[in-house]
Amino acid sequence: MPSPPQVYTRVTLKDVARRVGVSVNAASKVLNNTRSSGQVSEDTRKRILDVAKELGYQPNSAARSLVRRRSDIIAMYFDVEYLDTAEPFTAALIEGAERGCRERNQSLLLYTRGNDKTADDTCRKLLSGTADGLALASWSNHEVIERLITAGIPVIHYPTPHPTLASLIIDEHSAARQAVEHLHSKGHKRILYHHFSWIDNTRPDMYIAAAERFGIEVTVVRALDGYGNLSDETREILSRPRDQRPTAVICWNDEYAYRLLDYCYDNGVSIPDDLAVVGFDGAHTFPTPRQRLTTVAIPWGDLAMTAVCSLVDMRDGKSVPKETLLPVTLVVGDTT
Amino acid sequence: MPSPPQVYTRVTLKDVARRVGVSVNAASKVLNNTRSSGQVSEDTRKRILDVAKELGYQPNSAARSLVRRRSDIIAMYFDVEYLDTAEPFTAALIEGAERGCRERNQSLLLYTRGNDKTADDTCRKLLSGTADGLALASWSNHEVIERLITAGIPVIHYPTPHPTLASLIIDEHSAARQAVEHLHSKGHKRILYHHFSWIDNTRPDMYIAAAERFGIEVTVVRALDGYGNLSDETREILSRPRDQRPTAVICWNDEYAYRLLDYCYDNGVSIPDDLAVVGFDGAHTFPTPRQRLTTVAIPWGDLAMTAVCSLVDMRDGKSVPKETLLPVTLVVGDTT
DNA sequence: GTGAAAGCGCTAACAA
DNA sequence: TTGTTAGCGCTTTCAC
Repeated sequence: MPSPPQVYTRVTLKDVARRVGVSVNAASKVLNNTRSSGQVSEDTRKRILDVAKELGYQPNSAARSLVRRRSDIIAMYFDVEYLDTAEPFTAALIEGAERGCRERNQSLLLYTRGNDKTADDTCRKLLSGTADGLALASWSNHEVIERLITAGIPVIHYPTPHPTLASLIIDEHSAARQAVEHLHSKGHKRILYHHFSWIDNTRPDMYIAAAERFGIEVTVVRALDGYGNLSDETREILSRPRDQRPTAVICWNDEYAYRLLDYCYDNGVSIPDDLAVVGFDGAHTFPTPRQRLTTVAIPWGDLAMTAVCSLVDMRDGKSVPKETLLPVTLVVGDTT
Repeated sequence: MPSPPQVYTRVTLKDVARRVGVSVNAASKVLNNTRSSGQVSEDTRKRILDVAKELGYQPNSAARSLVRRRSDIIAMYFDVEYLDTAEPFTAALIEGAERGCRERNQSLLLYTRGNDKTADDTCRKLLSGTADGLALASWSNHEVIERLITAGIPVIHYPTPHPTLASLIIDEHSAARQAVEHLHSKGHKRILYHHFSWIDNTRPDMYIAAAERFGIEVTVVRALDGYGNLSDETREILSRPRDQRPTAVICWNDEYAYRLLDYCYDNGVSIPDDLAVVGFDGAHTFPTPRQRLTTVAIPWGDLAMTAVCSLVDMRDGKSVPKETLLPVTLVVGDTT
């Protein structure tokens, strides 16, 4: 230990008890409002409460965690090197997790992988019993997860299913259906779906399947990168005569959609007349764009909140569903 | 307690010690790498380490906190009802706090006031010893603060000075100077400063003082609200002939500046030719706007990081400066 | 070099 | 109705 911890005296239960003239556990019972607190006379009960208040007694959380074997802390783990709160996804998760913790009277702890080199390093943080449960965003099947399960720590996994863990899943089929149905209602017959290789490769099929019901034709192109640069193929498709080209584009995320809007603006493509654009995410925007994007809003915040609540339930021995499907909502803006 | 905590066995120090055939504290010494670990023979030392690894031993953080009287947790408190991570200021603070915690090997706890009715409720969360220190965003002089000080908990206050607490302060004078100097270098002679009543009322004077040096005239108008609606007075000022009206506007924050840009766009005011616009904040934007705003970037993230580091130092008995002035940087975009 | 013992502040059996 | 006791898992002092 490099230096001695700062010396400060906090009021302990013993102080309260001594002052009142009762035993420590009488004070404990009263202040915890346990079922056995009825075993204390109304008079001493009141005196204990008064003195505790007067002295500003606050139970020591470490001592309490130690004996109760729970900390009332829920951790949210981000498998990244640093927390990028500018990323709307991340920001929304934090907001929701905090909401859940607040409602369930828990504290929220934030972890990132940081520069841990091994899964071992990561587990170290997570296995110390600091938190009662762990909300874990993951697309891959982490080695870490197995070890946490072994340790019996409640873990919730999202936004994709996990073979054994309780998972929260985005209803992507519904997202596809809603987007396509909306475009159908606007009279579109040909849709271009902009896919991105990082994400779930089953998505294009969802759109194709959803479109089939309406006799809509879906062309799938792949985004070159996450920055909205258009491939030559895409440019060619979009430059075809109107009766041969897709009249609507669905993008794999909002960011890409916004880039596409810029491209269209620069190239004299009028939105939504020449081309309708639909995003995916419902990310918060700043500043407010001139055209509000039509998009499928994913409730990332609610997802995190649900995660926290489920974790608390798991800790408390309640059962939670293996899979929870989170509903998505189409938000109609100015681009369709 | 509504239901018994989930039963799971974690490997304790005792388990390790027994397995190796040494006492608990031999194991403790070795695994903590304390100065007295030299007192353990190299052989047993190695065996302890091996067994600990084999069993997947992780020290129990509650027990450790209890005896070491520190948790290695730093709390960041937001005096709001709920965490609005869509607010760039909030998001940046969280990012920076996480960064600080990661670098100093601490965990980050997030608190909001929530629906606490009294300062008492709030203190309850903060005084339990869960966290070793508290980073506290506050513009007013909280009752809560006094009580935390009394309890000896390290507290850092920002972004305004506090009479007794260590505070982190934004160098607003420098912000004013940089903005004005930049506009001066672009040849502007008359500046309109858009003030907002919620914030520090000394700001207009900073701009006036900064402008004086260059013989620049500053007109101060007040924003009607936080949403960028322009007052009649402002409209009138902006519609004067060019040689009589301000050719540049400095806004009290970025959001307002972006609204102003929209207003100008709608009214055929060309930016930056007809009017130069400067913001204040350097908030992250999504999506990327067509015109990047010239603005004074406030290092909110760094501020939070500094706060965390200072808190750790305070806890460890190191002294920290009473006031730290955080530098700001002018970011030149397309609007000047 | 190693271990025994005390105790951090609290809760929950069990006695009285 | 109240108090006594025994830990929770760990660190640290001190004696061997």
